[in-house]
Amino acid sequence: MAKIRTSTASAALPSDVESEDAHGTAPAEMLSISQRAMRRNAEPYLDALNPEQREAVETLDGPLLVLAGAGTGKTRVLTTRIAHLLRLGRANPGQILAVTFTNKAAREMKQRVSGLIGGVVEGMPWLGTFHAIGVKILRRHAELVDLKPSFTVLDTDDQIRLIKQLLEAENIDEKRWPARVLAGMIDGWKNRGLRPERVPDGESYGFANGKGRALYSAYQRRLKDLNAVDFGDLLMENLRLFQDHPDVLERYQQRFRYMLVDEYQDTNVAQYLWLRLLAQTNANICCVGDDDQSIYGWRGAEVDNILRFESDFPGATVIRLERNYRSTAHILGAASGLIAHNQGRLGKTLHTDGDDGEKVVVQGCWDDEEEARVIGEDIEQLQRQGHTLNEIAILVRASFQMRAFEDRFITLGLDYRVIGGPRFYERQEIRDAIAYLDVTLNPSNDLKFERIVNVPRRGLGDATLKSLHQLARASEIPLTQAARLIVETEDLKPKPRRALSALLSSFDRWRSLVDTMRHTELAELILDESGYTGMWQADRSQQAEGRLENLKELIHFMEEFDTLAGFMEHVSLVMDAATEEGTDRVNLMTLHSAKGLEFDTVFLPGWDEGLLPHQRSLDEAGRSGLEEERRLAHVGLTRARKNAKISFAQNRRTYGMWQTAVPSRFIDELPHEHVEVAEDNGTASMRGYGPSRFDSEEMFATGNYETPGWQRARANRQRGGGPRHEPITIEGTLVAASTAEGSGIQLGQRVFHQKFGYGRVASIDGNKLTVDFEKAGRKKVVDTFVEPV
DNA sequence: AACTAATACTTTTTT
DNA sequence: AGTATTAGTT
Repeated sequence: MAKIRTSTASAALPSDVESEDAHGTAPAEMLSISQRAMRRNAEPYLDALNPEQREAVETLDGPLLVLAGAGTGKTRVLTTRIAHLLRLGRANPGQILAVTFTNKAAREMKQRVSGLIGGVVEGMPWLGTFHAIGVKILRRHAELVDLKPSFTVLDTDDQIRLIKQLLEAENIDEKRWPARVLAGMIDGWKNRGLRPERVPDGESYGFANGKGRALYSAYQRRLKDLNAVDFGDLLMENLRLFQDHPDVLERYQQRFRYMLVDEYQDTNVAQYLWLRLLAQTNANICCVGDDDQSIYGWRGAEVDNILRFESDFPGATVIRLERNYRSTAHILGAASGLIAHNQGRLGKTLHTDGDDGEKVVVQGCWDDEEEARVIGEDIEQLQRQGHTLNEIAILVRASFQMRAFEDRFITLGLDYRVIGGPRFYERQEIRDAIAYLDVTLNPSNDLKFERIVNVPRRGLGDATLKSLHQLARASEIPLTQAARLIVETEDLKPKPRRALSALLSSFDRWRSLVDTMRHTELAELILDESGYTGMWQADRSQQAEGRLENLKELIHFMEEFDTLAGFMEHVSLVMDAATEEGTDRVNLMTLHSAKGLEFDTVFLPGWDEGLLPHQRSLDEAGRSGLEEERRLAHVGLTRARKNAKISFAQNRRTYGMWQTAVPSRFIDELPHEHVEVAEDNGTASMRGYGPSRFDSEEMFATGNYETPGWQRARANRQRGGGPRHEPITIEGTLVAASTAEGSGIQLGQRVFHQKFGYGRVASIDGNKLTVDFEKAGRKKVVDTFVEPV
């Protein structure tokens, strides 16, 4: 994310997320002055492009595949192409279909297009994610696929709950055949565009001895009963709509005169079929992607889609963008040399006019803790040299690797942020809140109702729910309706009967307010009156506060919408946690979530055999798995602008057992001329002795009180620890020698600890204290490691 | 319904 | 190893 750049050449353009501003050849200089002047008036945005990019923008008719390597300006091409289409009057905004995979990408594209065309054109109704556009089309023609236009979109939780019920009804042992496994299989089938009847026998046998297909059909029937779709259906039902109703398809074919697809290498079969149907007649489809960055094969993405493009779309033009504006020649050389080991690529050679820069550094470490320590030192070094933490990233293969870094950074007092991780929308409290809102609007949403009937506890336990289910199933009515009937009978004991009745009238009351009350106020009211907020307020655990914060943020987020219904429409599809910017922090994330980002310095730890080519990838997908892992490594390297450092650990704990690790084969695949092996000359005394547990002592031992970490620790102490954010998990067992006498610390004393921050002493056992830390929770520590405040 | 004990999990995750 | 869920008990 380029933030600090004063670009003169592209001053008229909005700032790029991928750095694409330094262009070698300006095509404009080859023209006469008058030509240039004329063109400048007509299409000023074209001047910012290199010849290949420009060709990709100006090739408007027929199928076009733009193979855009990392850092070659693909987003710029896409957005400029849209601007160009509009500028030339080839299409109006409503006639352009532009699909992305993420909301972030869609947002960014919208912004950049409106920047290019001066914000004159109001919106692009068909610019969005596959799923968002899928819903939009489906709502308009819901009846044609046996849905009501008000259908709801299930999230994964609902999906699992529904499948659990099905398994129960079929008397299938959920232990042997877990619901999430079936959910995964159904998802996989939908990714491939397979309806139940088309599921291959072999795969159907993969679940509950051949019940796979039948369960899939049953699941689909239940969805229809509930007037609901899952994520996969958004595409599947679109396909059904188009296939069964050619007239509808034709209307969309005519409407979408130009189609653009971002990240084409990530499309799955269903998405491909959808695109192909829409592109059948006019075929002005432009797909942008990079086969070398396909890293979602395990989620159903088909690299084949991009490899087959030319045969799928006869007469296609293919343009390669190989001029990289991001990385130094050494980084590019290393990345290219590595990816060259993959077979079955379309083949691109990235090059740059820029400097050679520094070689890629490779360093071996004793174990993962040393790895974290070394990288921590490197970062402090960079910081001393005036580098910004925001421009430093650590990219790991698997999230468990993050822990060592978090521990180390907390010790050093180094600010960091975790990118990715559990999404806002996936948090329990958010889903609960949404369930309340959803049931208010849509009483027949059984899954959501079930989720919150007894949250907070109202004495409506399993027994009550069971009778409700029985009645609902017998009379084929929604649970809320069954509830209405049952409270009129003597079937329930008085207590649950009253509780249920109260809940129903609450929902009725809230529903009556939907049209009159402001939706944000109503939401607050609902969460309040239902006792939901109160539940968390009464909760004394450390997370409760964060949950309340999240609920506030949810309400805040709602303000962007005009109505509750409008909010609900978007909530399941477009809600991601805001990445807090502004503060200077090291970025920590998985390689997967790093795609599309870039940083000056990138650390790539954990290049161990079995971790970077991940064992499971190898086991499950053989050579293609290996190649995907190699692409992952390639994505990692190409995130770096100036510096990349690869490291591996010789010892790593897997599931609690120490294991010797072997350096990744990818390390030896890097071309020698671009690599430098790190000298083993770190902080002298500590090298080679394995992990040190005594970080504070280590600082004394090295005699260096002036490291940035030490200074920060001091500063932190003064301003009270500094704010910490949610995803940090602080873990650690301090193994310390016992000292004889106590240090005058008393029960309830407020104390400060280097690693855990502030807390209050809960119990004392000799020199061992149990402390309830404000951020880190309850820990056992030795008294010499804390000081009274 | 709330506690403890046992047991099962542990790759990546755009919507 | 460590956590997170679940089963079994009070």
